[in-house]
Amino acid sequence: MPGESKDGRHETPVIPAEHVLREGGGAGIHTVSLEQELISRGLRMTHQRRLLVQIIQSAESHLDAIALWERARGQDPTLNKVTVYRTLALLKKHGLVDELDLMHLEGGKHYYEARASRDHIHLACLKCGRIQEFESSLFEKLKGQIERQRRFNIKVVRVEAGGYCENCRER
Amino acid sequence: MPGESKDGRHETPVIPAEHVLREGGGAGIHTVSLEQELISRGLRMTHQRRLLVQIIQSAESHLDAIALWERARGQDPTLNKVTVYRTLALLKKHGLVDELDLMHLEGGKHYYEARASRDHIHLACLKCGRIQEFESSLFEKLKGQIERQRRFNIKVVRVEAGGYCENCRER
DNA sequence: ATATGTGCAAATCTTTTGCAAATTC
DNA sequence: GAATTTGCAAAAGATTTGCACATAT
Repeated sequence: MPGESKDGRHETPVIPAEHVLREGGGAGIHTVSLEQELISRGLRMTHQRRLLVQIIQSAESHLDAIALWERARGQDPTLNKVTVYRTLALLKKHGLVDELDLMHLEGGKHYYEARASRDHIHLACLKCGRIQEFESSLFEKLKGQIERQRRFNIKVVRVEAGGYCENCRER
Repeated sequence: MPGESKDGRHETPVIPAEHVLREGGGAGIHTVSLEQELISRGLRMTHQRRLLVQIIQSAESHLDAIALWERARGQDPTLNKVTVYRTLALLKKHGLVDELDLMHLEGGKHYYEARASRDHIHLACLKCGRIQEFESSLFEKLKGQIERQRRFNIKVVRVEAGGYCENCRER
């Protein structure tokens, strides 16, 4: 089977996560800034929060807590890892970021992205690690169907598909 | 906001995971047994593997590694936790189980279920912890759309929605 | 002034690994 | 008998917590 090693795990993707572009989605699709969203919710705005939300919002790839911390430390070396986790928890609680697994391509960590105006699906290539984003009106219809048929009030949805991308699939 | 506490996390669901039924899906929808699937793939069938896959397949709720271990120990007290993780990795590698987060209702662990004949969506209530399963032809269409439009060969899909179920939503 | 945010160190929780002994084909 | 699986102990990785101090409104 392509893209898998014999130890029971998927092959480590050759593209480091730092370089996985948010193709088909990504930065710049937000109407309001996370900073404004936080303030409008009556939450305190600190130097460090401002820094963190700006990094999340402008990131061209999906960052995990540690990657976010490393970037933030570049600007403010006193910023502690714990503050990153606490800020992410706050943003998650207020629905301002979405938490992703990206098929756990490299361990059990989570990735974060600013919530976009429209939900989208993440496609993770099990071979090269490339992450694509995909929007679809079918997806919107599906959510509507769930809300109606189950009378379920959806607050957050996560769709992730693992497989082989255009370049990595067998010909 | 309902179902949330002030510390930035969702309220701990009142229904323990052990009792979250796999409504709308669950045991008994598999044509072949995991055991047969393993054998037909030329993999060794041991006492402990047989025990573990039988528990997974007949579970009426979504089990995490430790919950699975606890059940298995009831039958074979020598079975080690590590064996559970190794067996789950094997089953995952062969696409025989799906790994779920269930919106991390209670921590960062993963839940497992035998792969069903048809993909389904998991709905996790952020208030009471109830997990529902949902099948839809729209979902099948959506997968088809992804495969065609992106030329992406889907191996595994995970759809999870967090929100408020029929009983917990505001009236 | 008071509630809230932060750093530090340590704890916790989940999962993985190395290696020798046991088991399966 | 050779290859694979398992137990045990330990490590590793990710995230959370307690508490004293600092900061924002």
